[in-house]
Amino acid sequence: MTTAAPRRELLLEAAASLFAARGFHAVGIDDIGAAAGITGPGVYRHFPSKQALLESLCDRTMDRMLALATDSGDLDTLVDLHVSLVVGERALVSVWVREERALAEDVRRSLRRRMRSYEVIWREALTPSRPDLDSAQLALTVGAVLAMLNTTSLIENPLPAAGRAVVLRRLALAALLT
Amino acid sequence: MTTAAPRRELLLEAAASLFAARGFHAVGIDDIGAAAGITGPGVYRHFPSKQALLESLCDRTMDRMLALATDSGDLDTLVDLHVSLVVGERALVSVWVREERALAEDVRRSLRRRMRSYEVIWREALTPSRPDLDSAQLALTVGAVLAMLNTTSLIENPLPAAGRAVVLRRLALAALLT
DNA sequence: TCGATCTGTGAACGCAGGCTAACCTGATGC
DNA sequence: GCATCAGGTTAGCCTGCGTTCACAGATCGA
Repeated sequence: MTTAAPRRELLLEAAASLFAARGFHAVGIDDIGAAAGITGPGVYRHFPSKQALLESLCDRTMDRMLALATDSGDLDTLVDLHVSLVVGERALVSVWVREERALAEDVRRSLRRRMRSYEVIWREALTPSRPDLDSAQLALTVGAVLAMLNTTSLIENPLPAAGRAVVLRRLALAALLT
Repeated sequence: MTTAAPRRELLLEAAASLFAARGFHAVGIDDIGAAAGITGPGVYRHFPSKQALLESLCDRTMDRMLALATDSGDLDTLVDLHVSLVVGERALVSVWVREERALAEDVRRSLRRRMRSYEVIWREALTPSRPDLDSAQLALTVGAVLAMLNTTSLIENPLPAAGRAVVLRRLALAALLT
C-alpha cells in the first residue's frame, strides 16, 4: 500500500517544488495547501507559519549535507556524495541556495554556522593536495566550487542525471586539484 | 568638482547596494529613497516602479557582460574580463544573480535570451579546446563555470580584489580546460 | 453515549508597503 | 513678472496575503 504519506510530508514536498519553481515570495499559503490537497489555513495545523516551512526545508537540506560529510573524509568521495545530492535533490538544494535570505536572522546564522563546518571538512580534505594555497585561497576555492555545484541545481540542461553527475564531478575535481 | 551625480544615478546605486545586502523584497521604497537623499515617493519622479529599478540594474549588468564579450573572442581574455567584472561589480552581479525571479516574465525572458547569447560566445570559444565534449556537456560546463564565477560575488573572503581575481581565473580555466 | 482531540473549512482581520494625490518651491524661458 | 516644469514633500489609499477565528465532521477511549 502507498505509505499514506502524512500531510506534513506532503506539505513539505509541495512547498519545496513550489518555492523552487516560483520563489518563496511568489508562492502563497493557499497555493501550498492546494498542492497538498487542503486549503490555505489548514497548513497552520501542521506548521506555525510560512517561514517555518522554509526553515524546515533548509534544515533538512543542511542535515543531508552534513550527513554526507561525516560519512567520509576523502576528498574524492566528498565530491561524489555532494554531486549526487545536488543532482538528486534539485528542488531542495535550489530552495536553500536562493531563499536563504528570507529566513529570520537567527535561523540564518545557525544555518551558516553549519555550512561553515561543512566547508571546513572540505578544506581539510583538500589541504594536503594543495600546499601551494594559503588558508584564504583555500577557503575561496572551496567556497567557489561548492557554489558552482549548488547553483547547478538551477541550470536547465538536456543531460540526464547520470550525465550531469559525471560532468560536475570532473569540473569540481579539476578546479580543486589543478 | 564632484560630478554632481544626478539623482537617478544615486538611486540606482542605492538600490544596488540595498538589494545586494538585504534582498529585493526586504527593501522598501522608503529605504531606497532615503539612501539617495530623498523620501520614498520621490523615487517615482525617476522610476515608474520599484521593479523598474531592478530591471535597470539587471539590464545594466547584462549590458556590461555583453560588452565584454564582443571585445574579444579568445577564451583566455573572456575569462579575464568576466572575472574582473565579477570582482569589480559585486553588488551589481549579486543582485542580478539572486533577484532575477522578482522580474516580470517578459523582462526575464529577454534577459535570459541575452544571457544565452553570451553563453554561446563562451561555448564557441571553448569548443576547439574540448573536442571530447558533446554540445550538452559543453553547455553544462560553460553554465556551471559562469555560475561559479557569478555566485562568487556573494562569498565573503578576506582576500583583496586582486587576489580573488587570481584564484577565480585559475579555477575557471582549470574547470574549462581539464 | 459521550466528551475530547485532531484536522479540516470558510470568513474575516490586520497590516505592511507600493503607489497616488495634492500641494509646494526654486529655476528657467519668454 | 509670470507661466511652466522638474523634482520634492506629506498624507493617505488600497490591495494582497499571512494569519486568526469559530465552527464542523471524523475517530476513539472510557
